[in-house]
Amino acid sequence: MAQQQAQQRRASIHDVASQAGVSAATVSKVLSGVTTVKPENAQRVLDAVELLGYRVDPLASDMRRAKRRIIGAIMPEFESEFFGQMVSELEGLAEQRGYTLVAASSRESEQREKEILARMHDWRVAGVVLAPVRNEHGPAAGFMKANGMTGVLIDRVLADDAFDTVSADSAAASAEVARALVSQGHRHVLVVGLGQQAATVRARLEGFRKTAVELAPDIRVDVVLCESDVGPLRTLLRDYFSQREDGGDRPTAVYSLFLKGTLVALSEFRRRGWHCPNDISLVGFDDAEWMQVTWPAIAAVVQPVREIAANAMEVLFRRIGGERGPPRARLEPCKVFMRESVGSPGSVPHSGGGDRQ
Amino acid sequence: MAQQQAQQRRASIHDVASQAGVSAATVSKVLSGVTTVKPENAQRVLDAVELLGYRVDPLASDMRRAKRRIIGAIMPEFESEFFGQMVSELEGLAEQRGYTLVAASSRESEQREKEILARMHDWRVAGVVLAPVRNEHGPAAGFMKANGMTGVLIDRVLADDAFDTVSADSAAASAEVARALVSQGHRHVLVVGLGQQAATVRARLEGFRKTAVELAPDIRVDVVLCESDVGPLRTLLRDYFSQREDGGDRPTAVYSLFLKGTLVALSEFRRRGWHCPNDISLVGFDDAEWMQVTWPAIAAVVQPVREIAANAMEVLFRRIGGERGPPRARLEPCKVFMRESVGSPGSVPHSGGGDRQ
DNA sequence: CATAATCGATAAATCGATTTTTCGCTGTTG
DNA sequence: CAACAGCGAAAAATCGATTTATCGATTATG
Repeated sequence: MAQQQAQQRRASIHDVASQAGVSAATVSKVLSGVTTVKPENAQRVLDAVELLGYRVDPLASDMRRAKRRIIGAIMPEFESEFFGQMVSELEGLAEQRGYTLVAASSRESEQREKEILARMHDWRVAGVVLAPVRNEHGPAAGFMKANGMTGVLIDRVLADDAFDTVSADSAAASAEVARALVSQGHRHVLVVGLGQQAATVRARLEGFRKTAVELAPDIRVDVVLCESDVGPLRTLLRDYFSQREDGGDRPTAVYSLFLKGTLVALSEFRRRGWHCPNDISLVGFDDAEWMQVTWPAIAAVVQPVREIAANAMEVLFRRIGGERGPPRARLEPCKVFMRESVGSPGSVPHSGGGDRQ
Repeated sequence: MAQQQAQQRRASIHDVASQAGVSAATVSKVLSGVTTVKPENAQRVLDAVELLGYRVDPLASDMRRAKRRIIGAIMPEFESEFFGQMVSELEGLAEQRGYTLVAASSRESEQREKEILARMHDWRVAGVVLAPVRNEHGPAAGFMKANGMTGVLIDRVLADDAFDTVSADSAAASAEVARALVSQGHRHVLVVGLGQQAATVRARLEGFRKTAVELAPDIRVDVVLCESDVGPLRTLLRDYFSQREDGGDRPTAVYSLFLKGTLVALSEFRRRGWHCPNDISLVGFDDAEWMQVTWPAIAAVVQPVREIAANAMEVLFRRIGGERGPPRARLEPCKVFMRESVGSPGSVPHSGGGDRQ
C-alpha cells in the first residue's frame, strides 16, 4: 500500500531513485517503459514507487516540451445546458487522450475572451477550443493566429481561413423548421435573433427564409434583431407586438434563433396572456431539458453537442499532431423536435386575454 | 508594440535578460518589484519585455513553490444552471486573487470524483472546492484529509470535522416552503428526494416536516425517495400516484427537494393531464431561469450561488494562507419564490383528465 | 591608507521531471 | 591479448522561472 505522510512534501522522482538505489534517469525510464533496464532494477523501482506512493508531477513533466498536455476551452458562458454539456464532453475527450481540459468563461465579452486566450498562451497549452462570443472574425481568433496557436472554433462560426471550425448546421435545421411551419399553414412568422453573431444568425435566418419562400411564396417573414445584448430584446418584442395589437396583422408563429430569445418570447406571451399553440406557435433554436415537461412542451432545434465536441477534438488533435492543410469547416446536422408549442394557425381563434389567476 | 514571430518559441526570461544586457535574476527582480535595481537597468528590462512581448510562464514560475497558484473545482455536473453559475463565480473569484481555476465534472460518480482529486493532487493545487456527489463522508473527502490537501466542501454537505463547509440553508428554506403550503391550506404533501445525499435531504425533509407539523398537526407528509439514481424516480412517482388514483387520497401539493425531481414531477403531471395549481401544487428546491416564463411559473427555492461561492473562496484562501482552527460550517440563506404553480387546494376541484391536444 | 560596509548585479542552486551524453563494464573478435 | 562493440546505468543538460549565495566595485570609516 502507498503510505504517505499527510501534509508533507510529496515524493519526487529522486526520492524514488534513492529508495530504489538507482538514478532518477532510471526511474524515468522504467516508468516510461524503456526496455533497456535490468529487470531486477525495474522491479526495485516499481517497489519504491508503490512504497512511496509516487506519482509523476504532470506539470514538471511538461516543462521540457514545447507545449503542455493541456487543452484550453473558452465558452461564452457556463450557465446554459448547451455549453455545460459541451465542457463536459470536451473534458472527457481530452482526458481520453491524456490531456487536461482547462475551461474558462468569457462571459459574453470579447475583451475577456482575448485576455483568457493570452493567459492560456502563457500556459503554453497544446491547443484551444474556442467558442467565440461573436463570430470567427473577432480579436480572439486574430490573437490565436498572430501567435501561431493551435485551435479550433466552434458554435457561433461558419468557416475561417486560419482555423478549423465545427458547428451545428443551423441553415439546414432552420429549413426544416420552415418546412414544418409552412406545412402547418403558417404564412406570417416572426424570427427573433441576436445581431452580434452576424454569420450564424444570417445562416439561420436565410436558411429559414429561403425554404419558407420556396414552399410558400406569399409567406411574410418579420425579423426582430437585438444588436449586442439580450436585455433590449424584451422591449423590442413588446413594441413589435404592440404595433400589431389592433389589426389582426400579427404573426402566427415565432422562431427564435437562440435560447434566451425563446425565454423572452415565452415571457412576452405570458404578459399578453397568449397560450401556445392556440394563440401563437413557438419554435426555438437550442433545446433544453425542461422544454419536454412544460405544458405545452416547447418545440426546439437540438444541437448535436456530442458530435460537435467529438469532431472539434478530433480535428484539434490532428493539428496538434502536426497535420497540415487548409482549414476545414464542418457542419453537424441538428434534430428538430416539433413539440406541442407548434400548431396550425387557423385551428383555434386567437384569444384576447388569458385566464391567468 | 510587442512583435512576436508566430509559431516560434516564446521569449523566455533569459531572452529578455540578454536583450537588456543584464542577468535573468535582474529581470525577475524588476518584474517582481524589487527596488534594489538601478533605474537605468530597470528601464532597459522593461524595454526588452515590451520589445519581445515577454510574459511570465505561470507554470514555470510555480515550480519552486510547494503549491501552485491553481484552485481545483470538482462539481457533480456542468449541465445545470446551478453548477454552471457556481463554476463561473468561482472562476472569477480565483482570478481576482491571481489564481487559475481548473474545473472538472465528477459526473455524479464518487469513483470519478476521487480520481479527479488524485489528479489535482498531482498538479499540486493550492486548494480544492469540492461539491461532493453524495455528502461530506465520501471517499473523496477522505482522500483530501489523508493527503493533507487544503479544501472546502460545498452544496451537498452540512458539516465536517476536517473541512470547512458552505451550503444553502436548506432546512430554513424548507421551513418557509412548509409555512407557505400550510397557509394556503395544504394538509397532504408529497416530498420527493434523492436518498443518496443523506444529510442534506434529511435536513430539507425535516426542516419541512417540523414546521409543517408545528403549524398543522394534522398534516400528512408522504415521502418518495429514490436511492441512487434519478432514473427510477419516474417509475416510483407513477406508482405512487397510481396507488392513490381512485380514492381522493392523493396529496394536494408536491415539494421536490432537487431539480431533476421537479422535472420528473412535472412530467408525471403532464402524463396524467394535471395542471398546476388547479389539480396539484408544486414547489421545487433549486430555481432555473425557465421557471419564470412557463405557464404556470414554477415556485422554487433559489439557492444563493454567489454567496456560497464567495464564502467558499474566502474560507479556502484563509486556509491556504495558513489559518488554523476547527472547521466551520456555514449556511447561506435561500430565497423562496412562491410562483403560480402553488395555489389553494380547495379553490378548484381536481380535474380528472386534461384537455391536451 | 587600509579595512569595512554597502550597493547592485551576477552566478548558482532549486523545483521535478526528461533526454542526451558519458562512462564503466562485459563479452566478442582480430 | 588488445581493441572494439554493446549494454546498462549514471551524470549532466534542459525547460523557465525564483531565490540565495557570491562577487566586484564604490564609498565610508578607523
